[in-house]
Amino acid sequence: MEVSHVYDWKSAEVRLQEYWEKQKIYAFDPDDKKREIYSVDTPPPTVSGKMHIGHAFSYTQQDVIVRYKRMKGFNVFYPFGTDDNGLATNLMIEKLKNVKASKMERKAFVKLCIDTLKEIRPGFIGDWKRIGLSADFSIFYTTIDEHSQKISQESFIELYHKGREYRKEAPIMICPQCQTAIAQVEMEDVEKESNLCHIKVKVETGEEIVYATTRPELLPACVGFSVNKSDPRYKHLIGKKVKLPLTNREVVISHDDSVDPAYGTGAVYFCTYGGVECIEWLTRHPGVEPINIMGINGKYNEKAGKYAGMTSNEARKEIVADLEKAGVLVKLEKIKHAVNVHERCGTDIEYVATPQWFIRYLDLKDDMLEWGSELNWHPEHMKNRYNNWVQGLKWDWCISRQRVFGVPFPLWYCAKCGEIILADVKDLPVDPLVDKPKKACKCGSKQFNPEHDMLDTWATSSLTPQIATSLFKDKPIYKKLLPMSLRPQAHDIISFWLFNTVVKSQLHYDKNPWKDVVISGWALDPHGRKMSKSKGNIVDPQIVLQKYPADSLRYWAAGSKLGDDMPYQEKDLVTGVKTVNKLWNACKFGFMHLEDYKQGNATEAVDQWLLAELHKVVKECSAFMDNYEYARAKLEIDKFFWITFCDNYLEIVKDRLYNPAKRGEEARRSAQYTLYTTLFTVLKLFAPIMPYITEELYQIYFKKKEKTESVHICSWPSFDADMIDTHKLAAGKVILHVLEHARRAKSEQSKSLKAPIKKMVVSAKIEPDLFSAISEDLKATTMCEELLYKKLPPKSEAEIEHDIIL
RNA sequence: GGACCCGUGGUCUAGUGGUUAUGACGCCACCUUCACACGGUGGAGACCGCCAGUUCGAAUCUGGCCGGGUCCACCA
Repeated sequence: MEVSHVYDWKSAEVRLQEYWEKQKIYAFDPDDKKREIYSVDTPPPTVSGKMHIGHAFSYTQQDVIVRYKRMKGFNVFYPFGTDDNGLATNLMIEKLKNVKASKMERKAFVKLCIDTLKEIRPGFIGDWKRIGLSADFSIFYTTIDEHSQKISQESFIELYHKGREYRKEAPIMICPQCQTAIAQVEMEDVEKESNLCHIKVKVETGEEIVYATTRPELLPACVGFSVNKSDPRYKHLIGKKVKLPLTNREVVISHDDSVDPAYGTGAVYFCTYGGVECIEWLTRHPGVEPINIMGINGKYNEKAGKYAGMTSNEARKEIVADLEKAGVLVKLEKIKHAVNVHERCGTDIEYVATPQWFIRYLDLKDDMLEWGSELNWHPEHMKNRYNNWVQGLKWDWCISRQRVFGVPFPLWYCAKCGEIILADVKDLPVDPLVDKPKKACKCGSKQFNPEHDMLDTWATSSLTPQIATSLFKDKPIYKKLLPMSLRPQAHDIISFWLFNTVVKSQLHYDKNPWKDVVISGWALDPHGRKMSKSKGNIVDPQIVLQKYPADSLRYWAAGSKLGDDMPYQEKDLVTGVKTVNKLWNACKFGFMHLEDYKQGNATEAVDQWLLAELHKVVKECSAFMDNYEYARAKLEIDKFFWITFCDNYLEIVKDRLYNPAKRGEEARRSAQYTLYTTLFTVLKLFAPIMPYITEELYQIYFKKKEKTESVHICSWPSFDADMIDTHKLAAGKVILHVLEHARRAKSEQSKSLKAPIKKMVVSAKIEPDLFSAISEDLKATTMCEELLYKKLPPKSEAEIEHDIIL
């Protein structure tokens, strides 16, 4: 058997990856009628740059699980998609191509996006292949492709017909500088200095009170005035009218829980819209109509009176001056507070009311909690995040976005009567900017205004189970794919991707999209801090993989249990490399002695002990893997392989393998059988974690014996409970004890491990027959010339005793 | 402010009522080349964050405190 001296992982990884693709090792078989299906709702990574180490971390964890299931005999449905219909992609294209979506024709920008994505996608996906992800890459989708658009638009139409969708005016965030709608991810908090204006107002009772605000310019849009009913200063004024300065409008003073008597003056005015608190205040005070004084361009309109045409900053100066002139400005108090600004230009964001589409679901809170509890969460505590999110929901789901790139709404408005015209499902996907409705409106008009907005990216990515499985819509197996077996993902998007997927699935099908949920943690920097560009502590997996085998990166990732964040330390990869090499070397040794191997069985007691340990490990690992505890399984395999097998067993059998003349041919055959069985089993146990090295070793030797194309479709080792024989395990304890103390005795005297031992007396509780069955091996391994045994009485406190004379 | 997670040798980590408290890296000493020095053997190194409580017995359960982190909400 020619096995090269060292494992050349760089060439092996490329070669094996090609082999897997060519042989379709990870292919889902849609025509298989026998095997049970294990389906995975693979997270489609966002195409916004390169893969980062956190991806390698969490995708490895899910891949270990999936590989285990495949070996357990499941017909694995493991699709792969990319998420590229969202803002992140939009921004990436703008940066990459140095363009501005807002300054381009929508059609041209969308085309640019789609073309650019096509270019960069293969390289992006290559990173996932590189880490050994065993997805079936032929089951592929992107969240912007026609198939996904169709499903997303179909979902919109269906939920509209179910009465779950409505359109109404709602505040959105805009940047008055860039004159564009912005999303939460584009915002950042900045500590700013500001003036808290104390302004005097007159109550109808004749009393004067003072309220405090940082947004005095919104006075023309003031819709309410609140105090806290527990505040003795103002309690008696609730229900009374107050006259606002300058405009002389009157609003009613009400109680509101959010008003903190200790802040400012304890009296607050609410405007449409000063911020989130004003929006929330409005929802708590039904019947109050907003006064929309700002347009989407960030400028005040005619409702602002003399301040029309100004921005907030301009209006603020004017109003403060006017208030002072009117003698109602009590004081300007300098304060520092956190302000939300647009991260690109640093401008304070504004809230402007525009028509938006919503999915009505606030009425389903109790159901949502129920749906969440029906999922099997791993780890269990991640369910709290879901529950926490549901309990905190305050608004329906706003699914419209004022953007140019994404999945369009499949609808138009009749230019004459305003009727909503939905696209025909059979015509999907449609772009209302380009396409036209096929029929005239009920009112007879043939003039339509398209909906310009895009669907929220989550409205599409919450449909990944449907998007992936409906690729097999024409096959009978389609019905068996939903609900899917597993949703793997990281914990940061439980409240987005996971939650929204559950909601959509329930609204469409009245059932959950999957059975099990596994949540992985994050890769942190070596000091346990989150990686971020601004901290400059990002670890680039491409660089890592030039230096270390993918298996070692996976070995590291598989060492962290689900949900736990893990600091990335380069030394942990070194441990992986060592394990890869140890496997290589142990197999090299094994293959050398297995050249003439024929099927046999274990006749020697030491071999029977090793096999008992092996069965024990298989049993434990299988139980751990079934429970998605791959990290604990890994620990057990590691311990068995390195310590029990390499450090101890291999040292013991060398004598029998090298010296058949002395020990007999049968003793060698027994060792060969044990070696073959154990090595093959160890490779299979390690295969989900380290797919490359295990495959390489399988191809070199085992394939011709086992006849299966790849170790990754070999069946997971089974165990025989009868094999876990307590007598054999007790003998093993004696073996290990003797080896340890013989080695220690030599080490203490600074002697070589090959130094002879004159005499050794061992006492233990195993039967003398059993001891003599292991004594030849023990003598050879410890270089002991005379080995004697005394059986200890069953009641003896000591389990094993020894006396060693060097 | 709400919720959740975590605090174990220098570093990272396993362990969820009874273990001489796991392993890795690092450190010290020794051993060589017949699988592997990316190796082997042995060793030093932990009052298991702090304080109470439950228990015959607590790293492990309960309460409080301190420290770190994450998600959500953030004060006109």
